[in-house]
Amino acid sequence: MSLKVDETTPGGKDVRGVTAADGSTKARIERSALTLFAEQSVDGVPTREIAQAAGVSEGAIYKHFKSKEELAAALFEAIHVRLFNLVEAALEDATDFEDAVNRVVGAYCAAADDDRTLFEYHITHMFRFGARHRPGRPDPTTLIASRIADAIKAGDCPDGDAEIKTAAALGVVLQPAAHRMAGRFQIALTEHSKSFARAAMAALKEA
Amino acid sequence: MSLKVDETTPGGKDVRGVTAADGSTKARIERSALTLFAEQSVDGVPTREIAQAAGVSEGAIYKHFKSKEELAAALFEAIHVRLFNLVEAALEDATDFEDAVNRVVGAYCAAADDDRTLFEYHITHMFRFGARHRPGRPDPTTLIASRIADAIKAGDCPDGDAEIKTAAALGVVLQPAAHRMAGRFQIALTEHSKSFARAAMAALKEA
DNA sequence: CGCTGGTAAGTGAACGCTCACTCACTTCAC
DNA sequence: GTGAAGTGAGTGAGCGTTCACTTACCAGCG
Repeated sequence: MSLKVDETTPGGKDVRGVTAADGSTKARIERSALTLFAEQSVDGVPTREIAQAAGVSEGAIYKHFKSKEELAAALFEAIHVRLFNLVEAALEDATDFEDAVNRVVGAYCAAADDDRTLFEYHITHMFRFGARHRPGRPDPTTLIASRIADAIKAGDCPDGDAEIKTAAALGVVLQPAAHRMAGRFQIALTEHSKSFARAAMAALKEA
Repeated sequence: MSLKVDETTPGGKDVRGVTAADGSTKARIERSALTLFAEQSVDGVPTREIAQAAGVSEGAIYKHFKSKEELAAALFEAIHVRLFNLVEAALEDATDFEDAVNRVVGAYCAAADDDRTLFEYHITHMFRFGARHRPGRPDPTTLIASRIADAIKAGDCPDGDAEIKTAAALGVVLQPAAHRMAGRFQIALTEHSKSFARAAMAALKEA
């Protein structure tokens, strides 16, 4: 159970417990729920099964979460915020637009490989929890879109709709992740990070 | 909206795509289920609601489908087969590889615009029904992948893993469709078909 | 030390409710 | 008359959630 990136960083945002290495009850509930939710779906997994997998009673879940729905939403929020922070850091470190694309693509690949379960939960439940675009929340996609809009203004990227470009470029990485989850192939995305970045860059120019 | 007065006379409303375009009970059940499933999810919609939306009783559903699951699967199969046929036709008509990419991308855009509800149901439930790749069934993705593999052999496409290239290229179209569904923008995909095709082609070269 | 009271985590049987599905029945076209 | 289509109250299973209870731990006090 690898956890490289996600421990609470000083001054940073708290990605609580989801991939925590400690064996606290809450952490075990979260990890068990995440695994089952990712394999099946939130609706497809009864609380009884989550409790059993975590080695606790059903009641214990409700000591830590108001409801099953809140548990599921908390898990989604964790990966959502994590991606936001990764993208934010990537954009801050980048020297130019091409470097930014490289780093963001790399961040997505790393996230997808680092905790496959969490990332696959993200992909499969995007429509349920991330469906409507909420302007107030930290949103990796919006962050990317605004960077692309800047690049267009600066002349570093051909003219066009930044939102559409964002979607096309993201698809270059996310669809392979989805196909891997579906068992169509089994590679580490990180190994293809460079070529995905080139493909995304090309898509940004053409879309 | 009254329950029983909601009828559509035979030959009236267009329930295009899923079944024949008549106003039969079965067609109305399918269209109502599809709409609700796409808006929410299969698990999120009770049979009662489907029946109510279709203006029939719950029992009527079971005259036409063995179970709710079978109904949901039939709907997914419909869009799945439809895409397969569209891709097949596109590949048959194509003169060369670039033309093939153009036509396939165009087919996806057309399908996404022609029946948004059906296409969005496809996108959101791909993980549930299309998750595991079953070799026997007509599968648009596999069709595309084999065409790309041929292009690589023929030297029309740079060397690389055909499955990965397929995923990256498909992502260029599917992710915008997903972002549109999420309300991030509201364009007709068909209008961007040409630029998506160029972007997909570029992704195929780089991925 | 032992005793007491307070608190929070954890238990699991039980509850109330919703759901997919059934079936005895009616309707109606042929 | 017959059978297919359609009805809708009924049913039992399974669900998320609750709650009276147990256990573990800690602090203060004499």
